[in-house]
Amino acid sequence: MPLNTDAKKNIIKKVISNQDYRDEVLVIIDEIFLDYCISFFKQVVYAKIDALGEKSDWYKKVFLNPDLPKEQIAINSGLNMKSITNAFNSSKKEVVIQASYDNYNRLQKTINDLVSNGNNFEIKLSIKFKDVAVDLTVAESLIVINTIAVKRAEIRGGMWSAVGKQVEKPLMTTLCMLFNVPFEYHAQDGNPDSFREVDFYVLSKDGKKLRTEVKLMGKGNPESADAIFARQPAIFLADKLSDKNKKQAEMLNVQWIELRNKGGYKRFQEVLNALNVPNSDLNGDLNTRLDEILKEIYGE
DNA sequence: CCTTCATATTGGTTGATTTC
DNA sequence: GAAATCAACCAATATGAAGG
Repeated sequence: MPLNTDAKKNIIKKVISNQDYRDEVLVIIDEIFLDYCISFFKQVVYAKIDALGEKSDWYKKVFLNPDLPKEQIAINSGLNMKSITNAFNSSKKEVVIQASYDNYNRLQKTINDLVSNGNNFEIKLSIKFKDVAVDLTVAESLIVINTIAVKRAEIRGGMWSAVGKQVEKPLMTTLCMLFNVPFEYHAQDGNPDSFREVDFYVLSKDGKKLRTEVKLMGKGNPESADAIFARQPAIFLADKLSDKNKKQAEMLNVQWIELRNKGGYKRFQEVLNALNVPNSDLNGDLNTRLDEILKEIYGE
């Protein structure tokens, strides 16, 4: 969830300079996921060792332990929180625990059916950590594999969400500074509450507040674009836009900017001129200026 | 007929606020 | 505080139209 400043800097730089920013995010997702895998498997080793000789289901006992945070219980059972809240209209811990237990039992049954079907299939994880090692049964292996798959979905969804939220405003600020829009014309403080849902706004010389919406989305996601147009922004800036998006924008008299495209960031200046926002040409080399501006925004 | 491309749908979050 | 709500952030997958 917290994105470090280096990542934010790199992402903004890439988005503006017509490079794809997604690799920056994928690296982070991979790191988090692999770290998680290691610590999870470590716990699996000890959980199974501790339960040696016991008849009980060690996975259930340890990983669906009601004392764990509800988010972890859900994941360990193979469920994401959103599915639970959508299904039960609640995210109360007791609800989550119930849903998780049900799901775990269902999953276990599915796996047992699969395994006992005798389809000449076997997969067994063998985990070693320091001086201890355990072998998982086929069913245990599949449970564990399912869990990390569900966990990865959580990490992925969370990371993309965090990136979008944390980058949109500094991205616009950077763009404004690039074309020397005076600070008073793009300061974001003092927004009335009714502007809260707007990503950003710039001021025109005649005092108009120009609503600006930012999206790093890829193509598709029409509902996302619809939500934008419903708010009637003056400017719609995105990483990638479909033809339909552009046509719709033109029809509604919304200035669009597609950064991941020829023209790219330069179109922002044309839009500023068209909307009567004070600005001047970018001074010097783009990459150099980006570094300077980002340092100004984020510090070293 | 089969692939390719664009759009539609679904499902994973965050983060600010409010409610209990 | 924990839980709920709601708008917002995205990717991944399904679907259907267009092209060869």
